[in-house]
Amino acid sequence: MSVQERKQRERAERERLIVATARELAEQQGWDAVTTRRLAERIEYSQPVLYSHFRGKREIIGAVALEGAAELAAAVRAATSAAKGPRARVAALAHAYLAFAERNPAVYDALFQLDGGLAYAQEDTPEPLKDAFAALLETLGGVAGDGVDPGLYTETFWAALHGLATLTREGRLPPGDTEQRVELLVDRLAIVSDAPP
Amino acid sequence: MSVQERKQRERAERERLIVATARELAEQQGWDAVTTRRLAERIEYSQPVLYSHFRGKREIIGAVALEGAAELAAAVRAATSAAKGPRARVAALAHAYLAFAERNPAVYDALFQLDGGLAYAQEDTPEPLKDAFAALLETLGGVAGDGVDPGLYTETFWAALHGLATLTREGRLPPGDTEQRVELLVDRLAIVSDAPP
DNA sequence: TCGGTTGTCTAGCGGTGCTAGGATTCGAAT
DNA sequence: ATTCGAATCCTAGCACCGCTAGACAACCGA
Repeated sequence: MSVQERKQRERAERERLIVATARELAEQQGWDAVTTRRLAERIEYSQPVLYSHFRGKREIIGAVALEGAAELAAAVRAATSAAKGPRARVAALAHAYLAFAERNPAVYDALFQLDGGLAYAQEDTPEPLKDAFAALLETLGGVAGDGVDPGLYTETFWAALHGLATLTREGRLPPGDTEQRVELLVDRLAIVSDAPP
Repeated sequence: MSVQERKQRERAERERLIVATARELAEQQGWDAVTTRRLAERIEYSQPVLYSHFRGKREIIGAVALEGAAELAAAVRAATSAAKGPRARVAALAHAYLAFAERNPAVYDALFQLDGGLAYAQEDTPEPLKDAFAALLETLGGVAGDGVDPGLYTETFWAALHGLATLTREGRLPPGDTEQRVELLVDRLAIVSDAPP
C-alpha cells in the first residue's frame, strides 16, 4: 500500500514541477518559448511524460491559470481588506489587479489571454476562477449603486480593468499615465455614499 | 516605361489579394488556420512570393490590421454622426465599436490582440491607427468632464470597450447582458450637461 | 525466481515559418 | 533577330512545433 502512496506522491510532485517550470519559463521568455521539448528538458524528463500528466500544452496553460487565479484572488482580498472605506477599497482593488497583471504577465496571459481549455462564467467553471470573481464581487458589489445588479456591475468593472491591463502591457496605451486612468475609472464607476460613518 | 508601370500595378494588385485572402481565411477559420502554405495556395502562388511582399506572417497581420483600423474609424464616425446629442453619440460609438469587434473578430484580433509589428501610441504610429483613435476622441473628448484630459479620458473609455469586446467574445463574460453593461459604462463614464439646447 | 504491469524513452509523423539556389521568363541592347 | 542580363518564381529543404506509437527497462507481487 505505502509503495503506491509514495508513487502517487512523487507523481503529484512531478506535476507541480511541470506547472512551476512552465510558469517560470513563460515568465522568463514568454509563452512562445514554452515548447514541449524545452519544458521536458527543463524537468529532465522526455516529452511523452508531459502527456501522462496533461492532455497537451493547452492543459498546462490551464493549470498555470488556475494557480494564478488563486493568487489573484488572494492579492485582491489582501489589498481590499487593508483599506478603509468603500472608495479606498475599490481603488486598492484596482491597483492590486493591475499590479498583479504587470508583475505576472505570463500568468495573466494564461488566465485571460490564452486558451487554457477552461470554462468561464459557467456552471462547470473551476472553483479558483469562480473565487477570483467572487473576490472582485465582494468589494465591487458594494459600490454598484441603486438598481444595478452587483454581478453585472462587477463584470463591467472587471472588463475595464482588463482592458487597461492588456492595452498597457502591450504598449498600446502610452505608458506612465496608468495611475490617472485608474483614478478616473474608480471615480466614475464607483458609487460611494458621502454619509460619514 | 509603361511596361514597368504595368508590372508595378500588377504587383500592388497581388499584394491586395494577399491581404484580402489572409483576412478572408482568418475570418472563416481563425488566424491559426492562416498558414503561409494555405495562404500561398489560395492566391495560387508559391510561398516565397509572400515574402517578396511582406517580411513575414507578422507583417501580413499588420496589413490586415491597418485595413481594419480604417474601417473601424469609418464605422465609428458613421454611427456618431447619425446620433443627436452627446449622450446618444457616446452610446452610438460604444455600440458601433462592439459591433465591429463582433462582426470582424479576426480583424479585431489583428488590430488589438495579435502582434502585427505595428507601433501604437507613438510618434511613428501608422496613420490609420492614429486616425482610429482620433475618431474615438472626436466624440469622447466632448464628454470627458471638467479637468479631465480628453486624450486620457478616451484611452480609458477605449480600454473599457476593449475589455468588454475581448472578454465577451471569448466567452469569459456571460453572454446576453452586453447591452446593459454598455449602458452602465456610458451612464457612468460620460459627463453630459443636462442643459437643453 | 518468474510474470506482468507500470513507467519511460527513442524515434517519427505531419505540420509550422522561413529561405537558399536553380530555372525560367522576358525586356532591352546589339 | 539574337543574345545578354535582370527580374521573377518555384522546388526543395532547414529547424522547429505539438503530439504519439511502439520498443524497452524497471519494479512489484506471487
